Amino acid sequence: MAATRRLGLESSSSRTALMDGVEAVMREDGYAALTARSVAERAGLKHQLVYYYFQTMDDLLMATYQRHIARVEQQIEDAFRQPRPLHAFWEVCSNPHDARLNMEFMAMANHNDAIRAETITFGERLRRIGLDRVTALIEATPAGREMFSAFAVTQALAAIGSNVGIETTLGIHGGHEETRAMVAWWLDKLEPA
Amino acid sequence: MAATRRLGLESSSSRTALMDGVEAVMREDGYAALTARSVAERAGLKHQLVYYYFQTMDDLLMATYQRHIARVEQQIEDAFRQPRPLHAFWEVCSNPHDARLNMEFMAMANHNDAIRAETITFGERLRRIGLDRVTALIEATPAGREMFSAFAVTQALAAIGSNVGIETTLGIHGGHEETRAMVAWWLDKLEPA
DNA sequence: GTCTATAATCAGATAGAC
DNA sequence: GTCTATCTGATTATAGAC
Repeated sequence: MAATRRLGLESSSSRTALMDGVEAVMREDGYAALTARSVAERAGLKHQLVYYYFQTMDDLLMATYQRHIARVEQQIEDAFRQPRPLHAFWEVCSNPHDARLNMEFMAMANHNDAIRAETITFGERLRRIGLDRVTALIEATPAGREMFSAFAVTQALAAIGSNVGIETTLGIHGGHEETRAMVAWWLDKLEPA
Repeated sequence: MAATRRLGLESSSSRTALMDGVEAVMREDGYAALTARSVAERAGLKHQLVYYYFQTMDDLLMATYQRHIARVEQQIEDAFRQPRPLHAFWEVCSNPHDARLNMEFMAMANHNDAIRAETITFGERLRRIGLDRVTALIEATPAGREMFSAFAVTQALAAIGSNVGIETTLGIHGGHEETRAMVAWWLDKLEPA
């Protein structure tokens, strides 16, 4: 509906503040708490401004998601350029601050068609980042050759990292030291100092 | 509010139907779509019945969560009684049907204090189920002794399993065969046929 | 146990003044 | 660019008839 309303400029600081507000609300209260009013309040603006900068609430969410995705992709690309790429990749994946937001977007993707489509193409794209470097690493060590594909190793790291990150934000801490120790042991085997 | 309304019996089939409705809505449309109307419609009942069987919507959600938790706990206890407990545990954890619901409850836990408290105690309790059996298994094989604690191994299995399950329901399939192959290879090393 | 009717509140979205 | 005022519809929850 209403595809023909004038919109504010993309360079506006209020527009950016609204997207920051979306992320803040999602982190603190979850995606279900996202309303034009809650987002604008977090940004220190009136809720009607949402409809000056975006056609619909969904448009605001999508813009925020695309900004978030671009940032995560950049972080992962940077990680794979480090001297020990898997160590750096693990740091990115196990970061609790992003784990929380990632989970909220994942949950949103389950019932928002546009967000899901974006998530799927992003997921497929992510798998290919730095894959050649990881493959070379894995082929270079005896432990690595035993452990199957670079795909599987990076997926396992991402899964364990996000799980530890999510549990940390929830307030579950038991067993994390042991899990982190196991991951560190494997990483050191694949990427000796 | 309203702590003094008469309530229907716990044995009522309508009460059960409402809890089934909660799970159906969460799976299909996410927890944000949970309203007295959406739940009752899924159950084939009028929305006012929610308030005959539960004091508030939150009470209905908590009752449904506790029923879900009890079921998962039972599944995991059963798994650890199988001949190859880690193989069975992996099957439970990587089941897409439950992965989806688990993630929705996890996301809910982030902004619902009662659900979060329940999640934390449940998470800590889960870690102790079958831990003695896994510890014995791990100590019994050379690969196991190398790989640190039973805690870490079960947490890694749970993390990878739920991640694969969630991605499957989202429609992301790339790389899963390789990940499943890697897990199967490890499981066979720890629990030979 | 189930329904009709209703109260109070909050949501997304728009029109138009300044 | 930002605000006041407003419309429409959905939400939780209650009272009370049957």
